[in-house]
Amino acid sequence: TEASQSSAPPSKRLKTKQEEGAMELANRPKAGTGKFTNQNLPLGCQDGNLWRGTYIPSLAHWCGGHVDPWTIEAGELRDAMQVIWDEVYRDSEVEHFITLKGAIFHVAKQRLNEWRSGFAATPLMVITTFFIQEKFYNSEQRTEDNEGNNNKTWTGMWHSPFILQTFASHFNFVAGHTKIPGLDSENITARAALALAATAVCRVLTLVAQGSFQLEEIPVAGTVWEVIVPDGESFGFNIQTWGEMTRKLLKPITALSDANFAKIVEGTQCYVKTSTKGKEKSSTATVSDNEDDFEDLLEFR
DNA sequence: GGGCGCGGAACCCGATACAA
DNA sequence: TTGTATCGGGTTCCGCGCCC
Repeated sequence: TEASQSSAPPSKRLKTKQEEGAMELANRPKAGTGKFTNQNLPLGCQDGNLWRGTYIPSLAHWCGGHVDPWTIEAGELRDAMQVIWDEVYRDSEVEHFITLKGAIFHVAKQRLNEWRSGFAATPLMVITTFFIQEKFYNSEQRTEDNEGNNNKTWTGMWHSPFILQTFASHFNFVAGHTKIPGLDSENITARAALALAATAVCRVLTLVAQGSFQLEEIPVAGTVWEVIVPDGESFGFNIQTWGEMTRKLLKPITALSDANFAKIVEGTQCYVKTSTKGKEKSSTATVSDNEDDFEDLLEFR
C-alpha cells in the first residue's frame, strides 16, 4: 500500500495499554454534557490504537481527497465512515452500523474538526516564525502586500513554503491511514487538502495585510510570542469566509495532472515529520525569494 | 546496554462561544 | 433551547540525554 511505502511514517503515538476505564459504558453521551467521547465507542475499537492510529487517519485521508471539504454531506460522510470501518475492523470482532446519531459519527466528526483546524493553525505558526526570523514584523512591508483576495497573486503557489508546510500537516495527520478498496483510497490524491492548505495560508496573509494579525512579546524568561487574531466569523477559518476560495482553488487543483500533483506532494516531503532517523528540523530556513516571477497558477518548472 | 527523568508532542475532553 | 465548532489545558506517551 502507499502507506507502507511512505518514507516518513510519523507513527502516531502508540497506545500500548488498553483502556482501563472503557469497560461497560452505554452507547449514550455522558450524562450532563450530552457529548459523546471515546468511551462511548464500541468496545474494542481502540485496541491496538486502531481508532486513532488507523481509522481517523483513513477518514481524514478520504476527506482530504477530491470533494469540497467544507460541504461533505452527512449521509455521504456516514457512508464513507462505514466503508472505512468495515475495512479497518475487518479482522477484529468489532462490527458496527454507524448512524448519524451515534457515538462513532460524532466522535469522528470531532476529530475531523481538529483535522481542519490544523489547517488554520499551521500557517499561523509558520508565518509567525517567518516574521520573527526575518524580523519583518515591524517593517512597513507587511501592509504593502495588499494582495487580499486577489487570485492573481496566487500564481505559482506550489512554490510557497508556507503552503507546502501547511499541506504537510495534512500528511502528518493522515499518517497511518490504510488502504480502503471500497473508496478507491489508493487513488485519492489529497487535492482537497491542498486547496484547504492554500486557503488557510491565504487567510493568514490576508489577516496580516488587514492588520488583523498582531504579534505580542510576552515578558517571560526567554522570548515567547503570542499571536492575536480577533474573534469573529470574518477572521476565522470557516466556510462562510473561506468556502468560496477553497472551491475556486479546488478547480485548477483538480485539473492538475497526476504527475504535476505528485511533484507538489514531493515538495512537501521535507516538511513531513519523519519517524526516527534523519529527523528533519522543519525550520523555515528555506524560505525562497523568488516569489515575483510566477506567471500562471498552473505553471510548473 | 538499560533504567531513569525530563521536555514536549499527541491525544483527548470539558468548557466556552457561537449558530440554528 | 439544542446543536456544533473551537479553545484551553490535563494526561499520556515518546524520544532523547544522562548516569550507572
